[in-house]
Amino acid sequence: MAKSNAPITEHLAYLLAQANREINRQLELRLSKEGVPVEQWRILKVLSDGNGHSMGELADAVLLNHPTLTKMIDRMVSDTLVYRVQDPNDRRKVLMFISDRGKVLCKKLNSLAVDQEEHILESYGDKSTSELKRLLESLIDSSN
Amino acid sequence: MAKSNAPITEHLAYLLAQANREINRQLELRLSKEGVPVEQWRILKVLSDGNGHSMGELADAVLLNHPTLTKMIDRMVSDTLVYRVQDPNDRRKVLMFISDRGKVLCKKLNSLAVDQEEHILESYGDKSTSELKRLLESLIDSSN
DNA sequence: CTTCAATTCTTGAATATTCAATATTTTCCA
DNA sequence: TGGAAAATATTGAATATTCAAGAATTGAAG
Repeated sequence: MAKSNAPITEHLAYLLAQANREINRQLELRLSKEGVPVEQWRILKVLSDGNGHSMGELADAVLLNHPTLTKMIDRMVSDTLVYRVQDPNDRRKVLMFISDRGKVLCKKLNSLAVDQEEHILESYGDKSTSELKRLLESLIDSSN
Repeated sequence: MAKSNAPITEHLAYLLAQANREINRQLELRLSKEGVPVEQWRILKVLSDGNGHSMGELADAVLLNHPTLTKMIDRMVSDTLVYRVQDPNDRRKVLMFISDRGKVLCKKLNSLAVDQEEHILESYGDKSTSELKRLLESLIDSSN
């Protein structure tokens, strides 16, 4: 039986929040070299497969809700990193595509992100990292 | 060497964000029965040791930055869940304390949170959970 | 002792996020 | 077919968060 008076630091929800915050902060720091928030990097990365992705699909993939995504995409369209195309098969949908400028930026961001992953591998260890990834994936699976 | 064209779903930062989002969503759902956001539960839990905690200390512990915490505490003071006392030893500081009403609420929230942890233990497994916690703690450690 | 830098917390303006409502298109079924 | 219900995206108002500046106190160095 779980103890209700356990300190907050023993709760899984808290540990996840803390780890997420820390890793995200580090990543943010790297990406700020290009002046891009983490969410925009995620968007570019998802779109960089060259296929069109609907807003709903994107929102799921990048962990943002619809209105927030719409407004972020507005900014990225202004910056000509991505562009909208009406889906010809279902005109309720908008398909998002990455622009050439977006691709160039995405490459730079990818290498900044890889820097970070390598930094984690060094200080945290190869084995721990892959084990942690495995456990996180399985936690996410078991939550659906 | 990490691959820069790896899908976003393979990045540790993304897996952490996804897991955190999901677990937090579940916890939020439970706590909403008492109409309390997760951050307020954390605050109450930290203060429930009965000691006075300064705002800076609290902000660290509950993963909020100072201005956000100040405004959240303002609301909680209005709800008479916590109260401020000027630190007699250092009058720059404010010490936060939990009220009796806060303690009662905290107990209810604790049991809702324990419900969730038990639900996770069931679907995810005892072993995986403790192993994941261990790895997260060590990741957090290695990031400081 | 006094003055200047550092610490702690709060405030106000700028920014971002969220909720609810809206517009459009598609799906379904009677 | 016709029309109601569902799906998709956006908008606008309400709310929350953040950044930069400010006020108060302490520490520390000359």
